[in-house]
This record gives sequence, structure tokens and C-alpha cells, in this order.
Amino acid sequence: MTDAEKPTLLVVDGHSLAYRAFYALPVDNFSTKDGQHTNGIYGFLSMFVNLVKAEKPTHLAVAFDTSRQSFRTREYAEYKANRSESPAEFKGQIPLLQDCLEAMGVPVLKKEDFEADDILATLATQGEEQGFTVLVCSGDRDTIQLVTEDITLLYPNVQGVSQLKRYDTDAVVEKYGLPPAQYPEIAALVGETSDNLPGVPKVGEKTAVKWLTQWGSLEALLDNADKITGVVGNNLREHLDGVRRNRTLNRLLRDVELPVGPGDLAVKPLDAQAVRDIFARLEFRTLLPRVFDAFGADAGDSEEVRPTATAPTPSRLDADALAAWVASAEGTVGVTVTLAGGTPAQIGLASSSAAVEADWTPAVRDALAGWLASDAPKVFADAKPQVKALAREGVGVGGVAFDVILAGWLVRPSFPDKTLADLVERALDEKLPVADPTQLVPETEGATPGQLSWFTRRVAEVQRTEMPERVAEVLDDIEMPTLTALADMELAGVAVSHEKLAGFSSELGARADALARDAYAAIGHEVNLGSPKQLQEVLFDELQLPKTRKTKSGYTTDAAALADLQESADHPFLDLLLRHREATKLKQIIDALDTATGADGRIHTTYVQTGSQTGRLSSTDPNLQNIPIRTEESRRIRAAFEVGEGYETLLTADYSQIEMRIMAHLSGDPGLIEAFNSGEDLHRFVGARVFGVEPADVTPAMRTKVKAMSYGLVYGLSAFGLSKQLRIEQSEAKKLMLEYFARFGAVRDYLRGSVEQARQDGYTETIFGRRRPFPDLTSMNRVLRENAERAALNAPIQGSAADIMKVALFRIRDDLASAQLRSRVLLQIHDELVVEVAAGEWDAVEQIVRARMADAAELTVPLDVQIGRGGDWDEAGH
DNA sequence: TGAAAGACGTA
DNA sequence: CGTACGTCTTTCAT
Repeated sequence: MTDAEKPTLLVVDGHSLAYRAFYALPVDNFSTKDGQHTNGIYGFLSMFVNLVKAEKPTHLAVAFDTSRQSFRTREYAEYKANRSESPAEFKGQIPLLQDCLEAMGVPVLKKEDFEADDILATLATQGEEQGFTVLVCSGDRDTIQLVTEDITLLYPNVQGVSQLKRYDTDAVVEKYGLPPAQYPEIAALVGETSDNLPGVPKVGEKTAVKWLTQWGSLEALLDNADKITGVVGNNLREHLDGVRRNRTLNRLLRDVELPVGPGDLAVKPLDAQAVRDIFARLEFRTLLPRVFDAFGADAGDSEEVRPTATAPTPSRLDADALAAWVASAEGTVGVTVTLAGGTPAQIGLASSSAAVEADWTPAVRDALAGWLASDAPKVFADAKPQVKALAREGVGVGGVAFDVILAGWLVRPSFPDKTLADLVERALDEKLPVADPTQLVPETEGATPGQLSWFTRRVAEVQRTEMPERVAEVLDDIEMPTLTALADMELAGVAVSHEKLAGFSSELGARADALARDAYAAIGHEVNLGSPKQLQEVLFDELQLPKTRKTKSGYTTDAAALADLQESADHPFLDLLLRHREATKLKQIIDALDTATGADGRIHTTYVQTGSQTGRLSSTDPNLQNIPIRTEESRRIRAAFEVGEGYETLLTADYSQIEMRIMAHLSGDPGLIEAFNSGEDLHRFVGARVFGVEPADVTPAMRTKVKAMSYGLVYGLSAFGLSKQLRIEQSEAKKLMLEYFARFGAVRDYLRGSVEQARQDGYTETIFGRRRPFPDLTSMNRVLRENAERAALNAPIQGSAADIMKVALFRIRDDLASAQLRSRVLLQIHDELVVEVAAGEWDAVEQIVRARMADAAELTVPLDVQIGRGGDWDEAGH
């Protein structure tokens, strides 16, 4: 039986987790109007539904203590005697919580004289024997002893219950240095304060582990207690009985007689009405949909019945049969590699007539590697993580012909479908079978990898026929090759200097503290400088400064507004606040980068190819597309991005003024085209035209104005906005715009015309044919319509720039590969690339980058590329 | 606990 | 009353 087929049993210690939730959530904020406290219930259920949603158990139970008394207190009266009576506010919540669970169809187990953990231990042990994958969720450390190959402990972090840490055998060994079964021996020596079980004085975890490792077991250690020297040896000898008692008490019972066994705990449908009723009583609203979602039930009101999609039952093939199958497969093959923590777990393949699948084993890998690497056309649902996982296994993937997630995004960039299940509903109007935990005898197993591939193929077929020709070209010619390039970049990562980051971080930390102290002094008391709400009180109530721009709940304290305030009514607090913000912001960014650095000393971001509505990429975990650059000091962060081991230097390449160049191309404006062909500085050229002077006589002030105007054009700037930014009268801004358009009239005509075109078509289009729908352009709501107009103005320009950069990116990658160069692209920041250059390859790489960026699109104006070189990103960025 | 709001970093 | 993003912190709901 494979893991995927094994049923999963989840057993939860309701008492300990609700208790933690009770202390994690402020009790005042969680009570019903008649005064019933609900924080423990809410916190527990919130954690619980997340757990069920994430782990999808097939069998489930929650255990509770019945009282403080148990066989342990009879054996040792002091057991847990140090615990203060749990507050009445908490106790009252337990029966209500049990009611909730019962309404949700979750078995609630308790047994007089035993603790919840004994029930967990019994069920976990039986479950393991009966072939379950068992998850134990408890806030009691003693449950560590239960962990085995098949039993994993989920243990809440220090604060609250939102984060659960997984303890499998490896994690326990890593943390304690001994196998899980021996954890109680450590605990017996060290003692457990919360259970009122004193340990051997002066013996902590370190000593306990050392002794147990040395003697092999607690028993052997105690037998040889006379051989331990020193004070700790004496202490041990004086506490032998205590240690034995601890060990007896912390042993969880695995044979508690229970009315049910694991097999009786199959997840069953929740009673929707009962859940609604009790949640209404507890005044839980947001929790309701989450519960229905986690338990796969329908909230009830509007049920659309869709047929459940069907697929052939995939054959499970061995490596040789798989190799034979792919060799004879015709047409595009659907491929699904299921992942477990970034490594392949199973693979499923589907042709038009059959589906096959297998666990991912070395034999399967070797059997399929050749076909995977070949040009044989393949279709995926979200290929990038799968391609990356295969790459880590040393398997290249070629022929990545279609990705249904990318295709779905191209057609509906505003509401990209995130999963294959979404697309099966949209494209096939069927429901993808999902493992339905609410059904006693599941009608539908979850779809297997082979079936997922089958559906992926079918979705792709429908998408292909429904996709406009030009959009299909964007997918084939831009997005698919980009996908592979991005996978390479993410795998490569970028090297960062921990030393540089750490040094800068502590510097900024000290500065932030000092600034905060000065700021408090300036107003005579402390205040949370990170709280806009508290700052408003200080600025507008205490200091009586003039009111700033309104926000939804008061007045803004953003940097621009504070700078304005400084002009009208300066107060020392303002400058200190601004500088504090700057220092803490930089520190945050630095610390985030530091923690994101992998064991290889590099940061591996994830590029979200469907992350924008315009065609741009986005970058997450961490976002490497918003690393500071504007201030001299912030560039020290860029200086921490360095060339990595085995490489010689970093190369940066960026398009200068690519959006204005696209504007020149799209509008065909002769003046703007001439500006770019003249080689003159753009803003100087434009300034000369607008103000009617020689280029040499364009003053810095004039240049600033036309520069703001040019950039603003791309965003749909108004006279109001322009006046605001340039801090000039609105009338002057209006005049500037009129002068600008008098000289560059085709630009205005283009912008107007493109919005009108979009209004008629319902979408905008980039130079390459990427579309973005704009239904709001015909809205009767003026705010909606005007917002859509500005976005529609911008979309073809920003989108065309994104298209061009993508083309450049994958061509550079391909050229570097075919020239057999080791150098590789690491980062893309919209109009900039960062390349890691190997020794001796600079000239070749620079030539490739320059050429591929410049010729990525054929415009009426040249694409200018700036190249920089240096040992770090800051140096290279000049 | 998790969603929303506010602030701010980039192109 | 300027487009496109992601992340962090605080506040608030419940």
C-alpha cells in the first residue's frame, strides 16, 4: 500500500489546544452579546478547520479530559497539583466546543479516570497497527513518545495554536538527539514543571541526552547511577525514586478501553443546520464558510449541480511499462508530477485514450528521463514547480507545450483560476473529483495523478479551441518559453552576504531605537510609532497640527503628508518619525532577506507568472522586485547581493525608458520618434520642444516638469495629479499639458483612441497580442469607469514592455545555453535583468544580452540597453 | 485567529 | 483625482 492510498487518522487533544487558544486570544474581544466567552472555542475551531483542510484526514476524533482527576493523581497526589484552577471563563467553553464538534460530525471522546493524551495514544497505536497514517495533534510534550514512522505529532508553537510544527521521527531526533520512544526518559530526568514533576537538580536536556546516549536507556543509567561523578551524580542518586515516578507517570497508556476504534472514526457529513444553529448562538460568522469549505460541504443556499468529471482508472505501471507507454504515446501527453515538499512523489501521464501512473522511484526516473527531456509535447497544470522538482532530481523537461493555468490566466488575467479543479469547472463544466472527507463511503476517491493528467489534457483541448489565435501565440511564443527560463532562475537563486545584511541590520536597529527615544521625548510620552491610529492622536489631537488627506478612518500619516506638515507647521517629532519609519522599513526588508537565505547562501524567489493583469511577472517569498534603490543608504542592501561562488561578476542590463519608447511606437508621434532616434536625452529633447528653447537651454526645473509629465502620461495622469506631484498650481499643470500635447499631439490622439477602441472591443491588446478585458469601461458608475480608463490606457504599454522583456529573457537563456556558457540569468525586475557571469565569459555574455534585449521587438524606435558590471548588485547597477 | 487598513518598497 | 505589484504592522471582528 502506498502512502497516498493509506487512510489518514487525525486525533486531536481538544483540551490542551483549546486551553492554549484561550490564552492566545484576548478574551474581551470574543464574547457573545449575552456575555458567553468564545475565544477558546473560536481559536480551537479556527486551528482545527485549517488542520482538516490541510491534512484531509479520512478518519477523525477529538479527545478531552473529563476532570483534573485521573489515575495519575491517584498514584501521585501532587501530579499537576501546581496548576491553578482553570478559569471559569475557560471551563464554560468546553461543553460548547464539544457541541460544535458534534454538529460538525466529529467524534468527541473522553473517559473517566484517563487524560485526553491516553486516548490519543491508544487510538494512534491502534491506527498504526491497522495501517493508517496517523496524525496526533496535542499541546502536551509527552505525546512526542508516540511518534513513529507512521505517527506524526503536530505540536503548536509557543504562542497560540496557529502554527503547528510537524514532529516526525527525524524531527524528534534532530531536536532531542534521541528517538521519540526515549523522549519520556529525558523528561523523567529533566522533570516537567507544568505537570509538577520535579526532575534531577542541575540536569537539563543536554545532560539527560548525554547520559542516555552513554548508557543506552534510563534503566541502565539508573542501574549505574553510582558511576556518575560530581554534583549531578549525587543529585541523580538522591532523586532516583523521583525519576522512576516521573517515568511511570509520563508513560501514555496505549490500551485504554474505548467504545470505538480507528475504523469507526471515518469522517462523516456534518449536520449543516446544526452547525449553523450553534454558530449563530456563538455569533461566529466568518468561521461558518471555513468549516463548510474544510469539510467539503456546501454552504447550502445556491447549489449548482455539476456532473462529476470522470476519467479512466489509470493503470499503475512499473518502470519498464512506463517507458514503453511513453514511447508509443501519440499526440500531446498530459503530465502531472505530484510533489511532497518539493520532491516528486508520483507521476501520472495521460494520452487521448489512456492514463497511467506510478510512484516516483529511481527506476521510474531512469525510465522516463529521456522522454521527459525530449521534445515530445507535454501539457501541464502549473508546470513550473514540477519542472523544478524534476530538475532537482537531475531530470530536464523538454516539450513543455501547454500549461492550462497559464492559458487560463491569459484568457482571464483579472481572475486567474488557481487550480486545475477551477479550470475543469470553467472549461468542462464538470466537477473534478476530490477526496470528499464528509462521505462515509467516498463515492469519489480524490483524482489520482493519472486522472489529473487526463483532465489537464481535456482542459487544454478546450482552451486551445476557445483561445483567440493571437492569444494562443502569446502562450506558445512567450509564456511557455518564459516558464522554463523562470524555473532556471528560481533554482539558481542569487547569492547574498549574510555578513553585510546582519551588520546593516543591527546598525539600523540601534538607530531606530535612538530615534524612537528622541521622538518620545519630543512629545513627552511613548507611542507606538508603527501605529497610524496612535500617530493620528499625537499629530492632530495633542499637537494640533493641520489635518491631512482623509483616509477611511481618519487622516493619513504617510510620508508625503508628513513632509507637507513640516512645511506648514514643523515640529521636531515629524522628522524623527520619518527617519524612524525609514530605518525600521529598511531593517524589516533586510531581516526578511536574511531569513529567506537558503542553506546554499542564496535567495530563491518565486516568480508568479500569473501574478499580474498586464503580463508582468511578480515575485514572492521574498519579493526581489522591490529591493530599495532610491536612497544612497538603501543601496547598501543591493550591495549585499553578490556574485556567487564559482562566478566572476554580476552583469545588470536594463531597458532605458522602455515604456516611453513603446508609447512612441504605438502613437507614431513624429516628435517622440525623433527624440529617440536623435540620441539626445529624452527629457531634454521633450523639454526643448515643450518650452520652445534649445536643448542646451533646458533648465533642470523644465526637465523635471516634462519628465513627470511623460511618465504620468503612461499612467493616465490628470492635471490635478500633475500639479500635486510637481507642487505647482493646477492651472500651470493644465498649461503644461496643453503645451506638451501641442507638440506631441499624436500621443494624445493615441491615448484617446486606444481607450475608445478598448471600450468597443471590451479589451486592450499589447503589441504581441496579449489581451486584458475591461468590462468597466462602459460602466454607468463614474469612479469605476474612470479607473478602468486609466488602467486601459496603461495596459498596452506596460504589457508590451513585459512581453518584450520576456522574449529577451528566454532568448538570452537559450543563447547562453547553446553557446555552452555557464553564465546564467538570476533576476528580472520588470525592465532589468541581473546575470551571473562566469570567468572568461563576460564579452560573450554582454554581447548576447545586449543583442537579445535590443532585438526582442522590432519597433519604430530603437530599444536602448544599459549594461553595468560589478561584484555586487549595487556596483553593477551603474 | 484571520481579514482589513495603512504604509511603503520597486518598475 | 497615476499604472502594476508584495510585505509588513496594527487594528478589529467575534
